[in-house]
Amino acid sequence: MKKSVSLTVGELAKAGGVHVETVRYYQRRGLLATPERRYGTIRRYTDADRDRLRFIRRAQRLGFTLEEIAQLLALDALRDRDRARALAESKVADLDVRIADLRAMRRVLVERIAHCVHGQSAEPCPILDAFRGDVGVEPLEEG
Amino acid sequence: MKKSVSLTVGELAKAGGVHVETVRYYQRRGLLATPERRYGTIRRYTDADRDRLRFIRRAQRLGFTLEEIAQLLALDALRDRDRARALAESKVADLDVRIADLRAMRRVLVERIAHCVHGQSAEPCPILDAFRGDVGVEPLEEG
DNA sequence: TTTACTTCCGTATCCGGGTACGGAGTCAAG
DNA sequence: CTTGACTCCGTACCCGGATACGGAAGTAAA
Repeated sequence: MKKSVSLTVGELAKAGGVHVETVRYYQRRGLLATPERRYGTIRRYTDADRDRLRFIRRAQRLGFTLEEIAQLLALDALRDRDRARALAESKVADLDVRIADLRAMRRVLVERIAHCVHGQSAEPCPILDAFRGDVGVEPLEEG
Repeated sequence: MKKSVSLTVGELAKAGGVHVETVRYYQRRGLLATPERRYGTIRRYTDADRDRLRFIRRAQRLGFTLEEIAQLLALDALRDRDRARALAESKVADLDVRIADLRAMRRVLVERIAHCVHGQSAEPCPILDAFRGDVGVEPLEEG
């Protein structure tokens, strides 16, 4: 059992690895609650707030938007596994698309770099030439 | 030899797969020139403008920012292969980092999805639990 | 010639995810 | 009991990459 500390917004921010302004931003976005001022005029935060903040940061690192994280938190509160899992699965599908896109970009760049010899030349650089013709990176996301 | 047509901004935009406003935006950003109004008050664009616009879109699809594309276009004008190649190489390094990050996210999500069984439960979903504990996706980009 | 579509241009707005600023109030240490 | 750090709160601004709005003027087809 860890003792349940009472944190100021600055301490909370530090514990979550964000700036104070970011905590407030999350409060405005509805991701974190704004506690009542129980003693004096300074708001106090709990371990639960700190955990929630960390949850948000971890989910962000996994590629969820703040909007999606709000959904995840709601599903978590409801203990709704099926929906949470569906959200995670669609995120995996997103990631697959993004990874494939990036790999396609990488392939084209590496291939063109290999065709580019050192030094100035009368002709334009083959790398940049690739951007002129069709080099098969067309589809990607923007339809 | 393809015939060198004279395009209106709308035709240019269509040929480049962008909106008219985007053409103007690129002009404001200095990526495309704003031609003189030679006949009447309507500006006319050439094949070269269309090619340049396509160049921009292709480079964008390869992950370059508009700022970097401005640099690439300048290097292209100078026929400076070495610098162009260096830019492409640093872009490949960027891509490698981004791909590794996304793969790490994907790994964690897939692993957690596998631990999540169907249905409501008294306990919180294991996927979301992963966001509470340390699941080793820590580092990523934001230091 | 009238109608309908463009073009031109400036300015404002959007999105996501924050950061910055500034005055007033509060709290803890010396 | 003052000093200095922190908090509170509102509002404004940042970035990148556009998109939207709106009035006036040009232009093409019937």
